[in-house]
Amino acid sequence: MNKKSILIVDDDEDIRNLLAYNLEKSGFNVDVACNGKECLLKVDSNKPNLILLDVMMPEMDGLEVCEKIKAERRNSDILICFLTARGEDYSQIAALEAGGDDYVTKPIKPKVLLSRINAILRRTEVEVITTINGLKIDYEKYIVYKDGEEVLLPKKEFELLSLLMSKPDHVFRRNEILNTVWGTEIVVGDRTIDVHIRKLRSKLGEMHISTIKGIGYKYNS
Amino acid sequence: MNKKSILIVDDDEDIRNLLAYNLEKSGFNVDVACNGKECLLKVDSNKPNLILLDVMMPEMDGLEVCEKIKAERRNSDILICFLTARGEDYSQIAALEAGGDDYVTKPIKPKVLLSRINAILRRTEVEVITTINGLKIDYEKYIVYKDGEEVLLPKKEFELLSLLMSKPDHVFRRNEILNTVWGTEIVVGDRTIDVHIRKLRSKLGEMHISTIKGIGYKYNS
DNA sequence: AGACTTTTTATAAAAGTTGCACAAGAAAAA
DNA sequence: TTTTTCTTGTGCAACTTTTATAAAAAGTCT
Repeated sequence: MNKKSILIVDDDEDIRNLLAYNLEKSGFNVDVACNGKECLLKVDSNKPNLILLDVMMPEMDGLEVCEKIKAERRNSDILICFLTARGEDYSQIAALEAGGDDYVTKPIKPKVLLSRINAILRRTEVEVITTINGLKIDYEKYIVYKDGEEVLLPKKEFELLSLLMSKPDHVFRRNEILNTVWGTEIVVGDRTIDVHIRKLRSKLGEMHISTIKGIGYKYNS
Repeated sequence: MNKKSILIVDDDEDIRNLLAYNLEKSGFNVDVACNGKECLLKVDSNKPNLILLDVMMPEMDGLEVCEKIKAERRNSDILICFLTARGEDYSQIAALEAGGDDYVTKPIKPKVLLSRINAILRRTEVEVITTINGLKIDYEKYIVYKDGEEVLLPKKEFELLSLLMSKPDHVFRRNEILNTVWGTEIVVGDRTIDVHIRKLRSKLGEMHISTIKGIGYKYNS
């Protein structure tokens, strides 16, 4: 597995160096930023797996930075671990509400931090996979396996398949499908569903999805 | 729709908090228990819709807890999703045999867990199946089973049969049928009902639907 | 710009529905 | 019982509706 990247954000140079030294020694790719602004720039240019984010910083505090980062959908999978001084008025709750995944109190013991970081990163390796009727679907990776072979599906197709597979044999009526996959606000023509169904069929085989004429579609278990 | 309730059972406080936080944010009623005993008590006092159950716990492991819960008939509709560490010696099979409905491997990524939970809960949404006089009708799957064999019916035929089966032995007069199946605006000839009745009879056998001459039809229980 | 995705359009194909003419059957009348 | 009358059953064909398909247009993301 390739190295995980960590971005350290703290206005205290000593802390940045301490952390960077330890984390690099442990095999991470490390980058640093000394304030929120720099952090946002670095996130944009080089998305890290994990950000160690000091809460207490001049100008823009860690919570604000965190919110800004998480506001971008493409950053939703970045893990954020707050660094807080014990006794600071930021509670765990506030940190988590801002979208953080964990928090560590200063002063920081490198070994503790390291085990914490490993724990957080492990969380991302989750695998949620269901196999139904020879088709394996990995909700996390957005991949479907047919006879062991990876089939990469575009988003909409994947979501449609997810829905159908979430309740095998259940007939989803076209409305249900539209509301779930497309949402109630977006309006698309009726043929759109058909087209996606056809693509799924051509990629996965005809046997998995049945048409119930006049009603909708279902995934055969 | 009122909130679904989830009981989280894990001996690791971090995990409990992480899950609780995320699930609450997603609109579930969340309760936690840190061991099997507490779990059983909470189930008794306040039945949840779904239990996230750690397999590996001191004293009583998740499988045992699951079995104890499922042993009570009144708990049969509680969904149980196991949390297992990858590599633990508990297989999916063991978990499912103990009565679990799904399992997710740790470490857990909230977003993924959430989509799984939604999928599980969807599976349980009411499924209406009635069996009368050897014919099983599944309103959800739009399928009729005759002697265990699937019979796929077109929409109108299915709706007509649904209507008749909804009140066995009740005589539906032709008007009632027209209004329910075809609606009040649409006008079709008198023979149309006959034709559909005939098709149902030819597909399902003659014995199920009786003609009450001059009045209408009924389904025989 | 280039490579995909997603949606729409237009048309074909399939499946479902209905009407018709007449047959068959049951109830009512003779 | 026999005949008459009225209602329902049938096979077929026309008609509608719904879905499949291909190809093009419109977006998206790099």
